[in-house]
Amino acid sequence: MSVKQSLLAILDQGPCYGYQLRHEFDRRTGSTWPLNVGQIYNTLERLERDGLVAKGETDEQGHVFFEITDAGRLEVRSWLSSPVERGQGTRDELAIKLALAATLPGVDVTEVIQTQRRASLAQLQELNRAKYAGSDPEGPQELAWSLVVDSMIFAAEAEVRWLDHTEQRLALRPRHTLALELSSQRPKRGRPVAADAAERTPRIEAEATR
Amino acid sequence: MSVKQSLLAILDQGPCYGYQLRHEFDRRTGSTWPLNVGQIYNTLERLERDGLVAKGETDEQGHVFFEITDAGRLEVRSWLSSPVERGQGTRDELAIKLALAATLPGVDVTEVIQTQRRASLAQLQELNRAKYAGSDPEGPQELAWSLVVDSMIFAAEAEVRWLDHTEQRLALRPRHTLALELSSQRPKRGRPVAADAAERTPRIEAEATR
DNA sequence: ACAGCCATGTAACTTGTTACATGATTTT
DNA sequence: AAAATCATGTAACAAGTTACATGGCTGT
Repeated sequence: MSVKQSLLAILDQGPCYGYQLRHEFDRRTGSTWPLNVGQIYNTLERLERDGLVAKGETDEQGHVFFEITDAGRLEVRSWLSSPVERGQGTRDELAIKLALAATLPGVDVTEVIQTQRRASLAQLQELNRAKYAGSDPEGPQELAWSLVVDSMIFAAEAEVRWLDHTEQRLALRPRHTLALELSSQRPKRGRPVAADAAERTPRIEAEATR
Repeated sequence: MSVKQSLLAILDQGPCYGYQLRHEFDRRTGSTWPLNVGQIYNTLERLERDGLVAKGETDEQGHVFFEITDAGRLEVRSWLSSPVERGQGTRDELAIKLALAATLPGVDVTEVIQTQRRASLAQLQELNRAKYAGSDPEGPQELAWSLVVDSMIFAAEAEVRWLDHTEQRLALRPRHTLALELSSQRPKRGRPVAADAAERTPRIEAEATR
């Protein structure tokens, strides 16, 4: 949801050809997210289809330049002047996973939490190491890179805090107040659902990955 | 990246039919992420294609039951016992946006940051309101719901902190150390790139959405 | 000459997501 | 009888991502 806009924003600075766009994106994001070249051309194709860019002149060397259209400029403006929406439908994989795992009769949620916690802490360490490994951020590239690293650090810290908070909340209540059998309240129409399925199903104790 | 696994995990509790899966997912995630029914059937189709579930018997009432396969059970085990990976290639839309916006000559980054900050704070308020609006979380449904809300709160708080942190860092350095013209270092092959494009391009001052 | 990068493209695939068609059953 | 809900499915699209084919140019 942001490669399109990013390329568009770069094209707003002036016409570019494919490979150049890759280079620009790399520079400006501190080479944090390697962008497959093929994706550039795909995205350009789709942007052209949507009338946001237009295929311009071709170089003597054969470079195919794309330039932004008025509609494209509007899109960039709108992107930059509106916030990134996070809420309502925004799915967080970890939150889904934990909420769901907490209701599965055969699963030890605290194990899941601990596994995640270890991974997040490890990543946090790696991020901090990477942060101070790079020399002082003089150039814009280094700055962009360190901005991104910071954002990941802040997110990882919040994740750990949430995990701890969640573990405590879950610890307060006995297992049976969480576990949900397959819908005991059978649907209006249809046979009674196999409620004993949980009995047949082998209990999964999420393995500690130590 | 998690609807598949979620459905699979539910099916690990026993055979289900489509509509039932929707209901189960809703219950267990506190109805936080409304899941289009059509998506269930799509996902089931794809799971069957991958050999993780199999179409089972059909009801007297016509309910088409799906059951998990051995491969599916393995997948669930592996999902629950391995952490959600966040790093390397994980793209954060906001981080990309800010890193990129910081390098665009015509854009006022602090405006972008402030716009985002306002939105994030507003969402935070809404989340806190929602958190205490719901009655005490007795049932598992309410608990799941509040877990999810908490995760969003923690994430939003981290986001605001990161925004403030970033704004301060950016304020320290003069504009020209950030702004990047279109690659001054022209590519090996090809004509000199329009470096004056930034001059032609109308300056975009990201509009404050007040 | 040969390896390797520059450069453009194409094809395919994954996950998520929505809109729509079609019945059956239940509720009002 | 009409409206709502249950239930299954199909078709299509969006966005991301990878793998591969094809040349030209460059450095050793």
